[in-house]
Amino acid sequence: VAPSPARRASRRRPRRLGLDAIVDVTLEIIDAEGVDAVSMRRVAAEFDTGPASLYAYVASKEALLRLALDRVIDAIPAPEGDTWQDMTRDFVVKVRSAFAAHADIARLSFAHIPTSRGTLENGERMLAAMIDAGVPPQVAAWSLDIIALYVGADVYEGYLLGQRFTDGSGRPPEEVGAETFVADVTSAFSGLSAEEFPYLTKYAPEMIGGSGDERFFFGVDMLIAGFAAQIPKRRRR
Amino acid sequence: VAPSPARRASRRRPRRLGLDAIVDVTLEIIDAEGVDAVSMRRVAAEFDTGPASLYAYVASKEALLRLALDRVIDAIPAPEGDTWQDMTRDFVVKVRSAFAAHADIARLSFAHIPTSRGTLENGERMLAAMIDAGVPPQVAAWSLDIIALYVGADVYEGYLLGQRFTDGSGRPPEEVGAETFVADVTSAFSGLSAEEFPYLTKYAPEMIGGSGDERFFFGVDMLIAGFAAQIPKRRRR
DNA sequence: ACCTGAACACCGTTCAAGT
DNA sequence: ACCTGAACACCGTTCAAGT
Repeated sequence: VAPSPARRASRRRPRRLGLDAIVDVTLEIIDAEGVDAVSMRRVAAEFDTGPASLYAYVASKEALLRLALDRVIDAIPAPEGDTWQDMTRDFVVKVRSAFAAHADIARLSFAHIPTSRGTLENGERMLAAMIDAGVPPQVAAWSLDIIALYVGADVYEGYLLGQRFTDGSGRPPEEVGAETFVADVTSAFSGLSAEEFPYLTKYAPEMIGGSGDERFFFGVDMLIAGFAAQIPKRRRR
Repeated sequence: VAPSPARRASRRRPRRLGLDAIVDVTLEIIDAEGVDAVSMRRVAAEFDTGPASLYAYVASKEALLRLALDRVIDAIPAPEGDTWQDMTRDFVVKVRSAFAAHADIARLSFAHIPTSRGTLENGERMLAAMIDAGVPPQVAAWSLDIIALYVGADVYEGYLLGQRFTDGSGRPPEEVGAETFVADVTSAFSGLSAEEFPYLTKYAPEMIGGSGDERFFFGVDMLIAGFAAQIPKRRRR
């Protein structure tokens, strides 16, 4: 017999309560509908219980979301590359795709100081590569911070742009998004007077152009170039 | 006679409904308690009415928050400076303090494409300065994007760190925050083995050191240096 | 057009009571 | 210790009804 359509919870056979399972469910909801779709009631429903049951495992919703983020961050593989520049680019790609695979989870990454083993190992690796290449320690230390901030902000912004321009037609959001975005900004720019805004009107294609990837890697390269310029001249290679 | 302490609304004499007044109240709540403290009910209460009344003026809570952000952005003064580098630094300071004056409003700045007159004028100015100095148009255009992303992320992160480390003792959050942060991260680092994490342990002071301002301007300078390196050699000055 | 009370379908967290 | 139903004090948005 087909299962009753009246069933509301997404999967029957309720799961067994436990911290790992709670984080699993949280991450599933984030992946499917984003961070704002997570509610204690909805997570609890997957275990056929009420929200109060979760408080034996997590102190608050905020703490639960942080656990979900930690799990994503801990799964980021080690950066690789022959130079610190290549390593930075590789790291940035890995962090970015880890975040991007979980909707807007990057929103939770701000002011988050991860202290798990894997993260510390990745940090150690990056720091070593930069310092060994002659990057001053203070520059190297702050660089890691800034890179993390930049990647988080980029992914979060990318998610929002994708969301904003989804039109419910079922077409892939990137496609719809790109079109709508270009149309919007173009019309904003084309309404400008060329006398008052000579540069914005002349360089409208540059303002609008470029995929999210192109813009992202451009920013990464700008930062890397900035860091590299901090290497004392005679050590530079 | 002293006013009854049972009064709940923050100020008596209810205001007159209207879009500007609604945005005023929204911004007041943000300033006092942050974006999450804004609710349609609470805004409406300031007008002695229910939340439904607001929907004659704004389409949704999201739209209302965006209007509040737009007002803040529109009040940013024009960037000044003799070189595009100085102008960028000046602009960045102005944007940063505008955001920082309104709690976590920077959180709303992601994926926000402002199209108000003032913003366009500032954009035109920045673009002109960079292109006139030989920065390739595509670099100049993307730079504005990246700078905006970076400033927004920095202010939002700064707010969160300030919040996290407020202890309710009434002492200024920056002070408490700095102490708690340094204590937290120091203890995380001092627990590490020097064999396994030679760089992180050795350079712990660098990882921890630096005020929010120092870190922020370091990042700005890295970006500016990166942009500058894109100026073709013979045009560079 | 502007304004509203009431209702709908939700929230996070606490707590007394159970095992 | 883990688990729960019920309650508390909230949400954003809609809608029929008023002016």
